[in-house]
Amino acid sequence: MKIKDDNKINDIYAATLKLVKASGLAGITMQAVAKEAGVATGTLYIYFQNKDELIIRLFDVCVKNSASNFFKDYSVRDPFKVGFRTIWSNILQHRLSRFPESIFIEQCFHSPFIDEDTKITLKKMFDPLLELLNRGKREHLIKNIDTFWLLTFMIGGINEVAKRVVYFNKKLSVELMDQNFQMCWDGIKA
Amino acid sequence: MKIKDDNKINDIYAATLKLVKASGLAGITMQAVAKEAGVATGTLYIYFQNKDELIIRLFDVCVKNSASNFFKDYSVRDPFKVGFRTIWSNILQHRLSRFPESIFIEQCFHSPFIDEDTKITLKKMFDPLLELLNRGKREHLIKNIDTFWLLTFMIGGINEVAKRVVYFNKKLSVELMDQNFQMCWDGIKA
DNA sequence: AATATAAATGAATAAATATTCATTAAAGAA
DNA sequence: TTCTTTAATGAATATTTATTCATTTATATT
Repeated sequence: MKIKDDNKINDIYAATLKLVKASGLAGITMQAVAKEAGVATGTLYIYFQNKDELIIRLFDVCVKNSASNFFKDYSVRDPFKVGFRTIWSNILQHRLSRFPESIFIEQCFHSPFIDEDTKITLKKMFDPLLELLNRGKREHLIKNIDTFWLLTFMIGGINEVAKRVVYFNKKLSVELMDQNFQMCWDGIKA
Repeated sequence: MKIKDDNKINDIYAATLKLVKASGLAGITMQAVAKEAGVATGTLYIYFQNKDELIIRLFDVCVKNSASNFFKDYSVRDPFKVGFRTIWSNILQHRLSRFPESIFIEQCFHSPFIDEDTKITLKKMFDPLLELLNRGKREHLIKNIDTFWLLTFMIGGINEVAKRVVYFNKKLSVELMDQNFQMCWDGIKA
């Protein structure tokens, strides 16, 4: 009996991400995905019910992927600034090394594919970071601003750096990482 | 002789932006745009050669629109911080009041519609701000970091605030505006 | 090696979408 | 008012894209 090849699913995901990065969710066709993944179009329908399911399941994979990377090497017992820097670096590294996934998530956000419930799931991903920021406020280390906006400020900077590194082909040296972190830290610190 | 109605073009643009905000560039069809704009599908082809031209010309309108708003009430003779705050506010206000345009520009960036030259044009839009930041460095008011990354930091924060105001239905009070500006300023100041 | 089972194929079909065009409506000129 | 010109219409057509399915291929089991 021939068995489904789990690797094939990854090939399909990779092909989809590559195409979305190149020409957006709007430009994706099942034929193009199949060709890029090196399979027949019919094969896509063995692994996925239809185009929607492909997009939605890939979205799910990308989100779970992010979640597992963001809090790597982070412990709630770290001193505040250490934990904060760890998470800041993790998110930036993740956005850079998996840029197409980030773009895909962003594009899905404004597409007919993702529903409101899924958006809430995405938001929950940042809960441990919100917790850390709350702690930073309790310890009077950072500004007394609604945690939601502290998070917004932090994430905004990171996202834009990642985008511009990729779009404008910039190299991000250790020094530049430090400078960027410094700006973020000076922005939130009390 | 019947004459073309310039207002009709604006109706078509408005319809397109509304649909892109609702379901992304991927979800747009000419029929949907026509219906939303209250015209027949054939009418779209009187004003635009085809779908591509509609998207590209709308993109152009949005970009020009941004450019004219960003530097409103700004003079190079303003003291640095005054000028900086003016532009910061203008960009945020513009992103908020014309959110669909911002989303449209962002989505176009990752689509088959926009070419590299156009992306460069978009980047040029920020030149006066880059100039101002350079001046801030010369006056030792802000950090001595590559101007490109100072700009990135500033824009990232603004964009994320605008997105989250809209996505999560937040109200941005004057106090919150001030707090957000303070974070940005503390981040870049020397 | 023969058989059975499910994956894989890709041309064929269905469905969605872009575009055209014969016709009608409007508005300025004669 | 009539004529002329162009906008506007929307059903018809062309094109693109999603999906199906009869057939082939691969592999585990006997």
